[in-house]
Amino acid sequence: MFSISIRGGSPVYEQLVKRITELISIGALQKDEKLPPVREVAKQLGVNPNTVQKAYQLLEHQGLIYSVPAKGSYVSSSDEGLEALQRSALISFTQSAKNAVACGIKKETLVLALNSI
Amino acid sequence: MFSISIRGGSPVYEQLVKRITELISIGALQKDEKLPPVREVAKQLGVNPNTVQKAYQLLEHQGLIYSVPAKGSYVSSSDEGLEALQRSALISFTQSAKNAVACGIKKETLVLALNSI
Amino acid sequence: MFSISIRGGSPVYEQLVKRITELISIGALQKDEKLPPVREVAKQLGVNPNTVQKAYQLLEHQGLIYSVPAKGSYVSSSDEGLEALQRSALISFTQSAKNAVACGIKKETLVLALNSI
Amino acid sequence: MFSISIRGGSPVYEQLVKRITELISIGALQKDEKLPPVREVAKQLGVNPNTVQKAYQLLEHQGLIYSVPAKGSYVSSSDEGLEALQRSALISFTQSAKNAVACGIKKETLVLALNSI
DNA sequence: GTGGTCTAGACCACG
DNA sequence: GTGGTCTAGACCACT
Repeated sequence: MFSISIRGGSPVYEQLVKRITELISIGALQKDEKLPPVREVAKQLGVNPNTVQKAYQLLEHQGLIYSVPAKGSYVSSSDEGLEALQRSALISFTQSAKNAVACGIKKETLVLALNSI
Repeated sequence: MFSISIRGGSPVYEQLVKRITELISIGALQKDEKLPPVREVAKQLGVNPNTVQKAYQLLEHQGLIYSVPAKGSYVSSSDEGLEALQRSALISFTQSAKNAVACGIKKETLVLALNSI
Repeated sequence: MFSISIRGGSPVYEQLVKRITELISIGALQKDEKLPPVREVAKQLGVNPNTVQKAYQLLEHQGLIYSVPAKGSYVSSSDEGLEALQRSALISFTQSAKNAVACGIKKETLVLALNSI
Repeated sequence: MFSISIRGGSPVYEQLVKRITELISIGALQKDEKLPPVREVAKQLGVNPNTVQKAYQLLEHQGLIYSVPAKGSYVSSSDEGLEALQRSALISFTQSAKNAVACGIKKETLVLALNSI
């Protein structure tokens, strides 16, 4: 389902948020598609339900998904949330790019690094 | 002096390292220039001297500064430092680039943003 | 028919009650007008008939509508309903007013907002 | 400290958020003033630390307070968060006021209700 | 000692 | 069965 690495430095819930964000942004999870239940994800990942719940609630807060109590969680049909996320991601990207240039790294090097992701 | 945000999520010593690194990279701190004493920085920031000390040690370990016992710390004049500088800048650049891609931003868009800096 | 948002945090039956109450209060549903059958509303909203039934029962209990077994539900022609209507509207008004005050908005500001409706 | 009612219908963490919001908005909690530690509040209220933590994190997310790991939580020095809260509170107030008027309640009655809060 | 994360459960309202 | 809330604890990094 949502593969994560339990010992990955960053908190599990954060990895989940990132992974699901990714799946939504590339269209692997369609609008209004139902997400697997909290408990199921928890069981499959060998993680506590609370941890998954936290991830889902964060995603809902960002507007990427919406939860209907006693029904399930679904991918949000509006693009607002995703666009807001992309805006802030682009800003932080630009800032770190500026910093790299300020350190004397050539833009060409950055483009190369970009392509090798 | 070194303005940092106490409420920055990331540890203070890390912010200090990043900030001083930045100042050196843009030339605000010249080669062989003396850095302010640990205690003074600590007092001005309202932070434990140990925290500042930790930052200075990390910077020395990276070759960005060097310490003369009983005299103070100075910006390194060799080029060792610069490499460490660029390495960390490149890492943070790559990370934010990965994040942007995970949010569904196309690499082409990032290249465009890169060229318009 | 009765447009509601499935993803609205509050229970579906509650939204239904609120919406129908609103329609009656503004005269969109006339006195003694027949309400659509439970099953039909349920089908159109993609909701369980029990949920709609619950809403209708609550409305009947408030005196806003009355049910004729084997015939259907109708908007109440007496004035009992209106009072219930106004009561609930006043309650929700008071609650949001309290909340606004709790957020530090002065009562004078609220009165001003009230007059400019 | 922060008096709440454990059996108050609304979740404990929500009551806490509301109460602290109130204290900040009326100036009972000054800018940059330190909030009592999560564990302490939990002990005094006879509530689990997680519950208090949830409230603090929500407040931080709203920009009303900021948390420094291993140091404590403090009232935010900027007014951004509070202003955003007040904006949305005012909007929901206006909406329910409109609804009440649509139900046939006179504005004078609403003003009276407002003054008796 | 502090905030942040997490586990292993539990109960509730709702559909 | 579902999401939402909560308890009673635990470990970690950091100050």
